[in-house]
Amino acid sequence: MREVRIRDTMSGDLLTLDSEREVGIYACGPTVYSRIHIGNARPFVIFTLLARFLRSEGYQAKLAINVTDVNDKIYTAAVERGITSTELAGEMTAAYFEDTGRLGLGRPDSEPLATETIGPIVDLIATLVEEGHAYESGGDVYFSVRSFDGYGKLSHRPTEDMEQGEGDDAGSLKRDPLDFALWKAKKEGEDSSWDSPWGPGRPGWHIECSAMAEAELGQPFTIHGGGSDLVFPHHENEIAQSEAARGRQLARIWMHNGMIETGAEKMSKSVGNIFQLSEALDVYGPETVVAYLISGHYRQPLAFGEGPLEQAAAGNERLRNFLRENPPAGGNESGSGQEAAAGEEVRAAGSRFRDALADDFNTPRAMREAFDLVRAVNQRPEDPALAGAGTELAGMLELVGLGSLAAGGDDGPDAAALKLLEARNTARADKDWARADEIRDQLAGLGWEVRDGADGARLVPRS
RNA sequence: GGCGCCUUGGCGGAGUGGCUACGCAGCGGCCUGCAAAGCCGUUUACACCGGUUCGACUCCGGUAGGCGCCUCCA
Repeated sequence: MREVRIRDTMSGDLLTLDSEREVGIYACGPTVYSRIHIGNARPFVIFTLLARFLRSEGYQAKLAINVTDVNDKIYTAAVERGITSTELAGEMTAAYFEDTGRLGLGRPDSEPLATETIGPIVDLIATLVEEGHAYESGGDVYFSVRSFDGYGKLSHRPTEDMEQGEGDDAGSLKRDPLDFALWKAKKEGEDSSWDSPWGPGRPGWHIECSAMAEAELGQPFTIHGGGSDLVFPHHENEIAQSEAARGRQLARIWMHNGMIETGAEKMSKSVGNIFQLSEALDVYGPETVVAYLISGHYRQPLAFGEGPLEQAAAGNERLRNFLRENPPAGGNESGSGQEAAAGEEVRAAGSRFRDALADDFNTPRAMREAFDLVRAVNQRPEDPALAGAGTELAGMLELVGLGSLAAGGDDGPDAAALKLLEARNTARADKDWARADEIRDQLAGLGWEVRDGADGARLVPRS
């Protein structure tokens, strides 16, 4: 078990995970008012893979990624669509599951919905009211920011500087412009609501995550994550609510991923530069999308565009080519058993790969090890120190969600293709190059690329 | 204005006080009937100006440019 360290947003330090206990990870998922874009996919991929890596190291990881399915934006979007907010949220939640499912990374351990956590939400708000951290006003309930000393400790903002923020309509119901809503009374035109001690209404934006995180992972838990755009106010408010209510820490480590940018701008609906995850998957496929998302360190911004995606695809192709020539031993059949023991260089590469992930989940540095191993084996295929590279590489890639690159081509060549290949071999033996090239073109038309090697020609699916 | 952060070669993107990141693309070569795959080589990389240091892309200060957030109902 490696010592795993994660950069904590609050302290700025690298903090070490406690190997003695369950590592609870809560990542803020999407608000389902539209299909998610590629930027929304980043935290899903990062936290899913982090949990996977931790398990492989022997940690007891539990990952929860919520769905916020009640929110102002959902009401607005539903009206535009002419359907109920419940219908819209249901539809978009299903789309979210489908889109992220296509990434091929499995599901988080739990994926709570806000609308299914109303009980705990109401209880949490009630506790805050009882403790004097919140107050009812005209059917709304607000959190009293000044009642919580630690406010601002995550985003490092002094509360004095926030007082400017007035000018919102609900301000009249607040005692202090800094306060934020925990519960909102049902308004005209809203088509869903829940009963509460303060009358019918719905949760505010931040409280649902406090309630769901506690319900799923207890409090405190280890890692709370999400996009860096959630640091303030969302996560700051979560801390205020949860810690004021329970009198103990919400999460030990705050882990935030950087934004995906197009032309140096954050991808967001208001800017009109969104690229939906489903579109990216349609065009490039899951392996390319995953490879792209891990191509930069999770905390840094990541440039989006055709170039980066195509580069990710090309890199994958190099790995796939290697794995075709050096198939992993594992599996069942054939197995050729020649890869029993991994050579020392191979083991070292695998170790460095995992070290990189353990060091603040540095996926690009990890991939360097994968590519270095590939080159070394291509240089010195017979070196015993490099034995078992295919198996080791497949294991590495599995950790970062690219295990499918090792899956041998779906189906082998069919009879027709094999017959053509044979014909080409004959033509080549006769040095009838024109005929051989003609057949090669025919094979290309069938989706096969011919690669002549020392041990004969081979067919590889065209990419 | 406030808080946080960024600026690396054609592109993406790591990293370190002195040693090739890596990937993609380009160019040259090897291999090959040709091609593909692969291998080798290659194009003055670290925004700018000072400072610290034997030595800075890496530390400190400043300048320029850029990004995120600044309380939901943009």
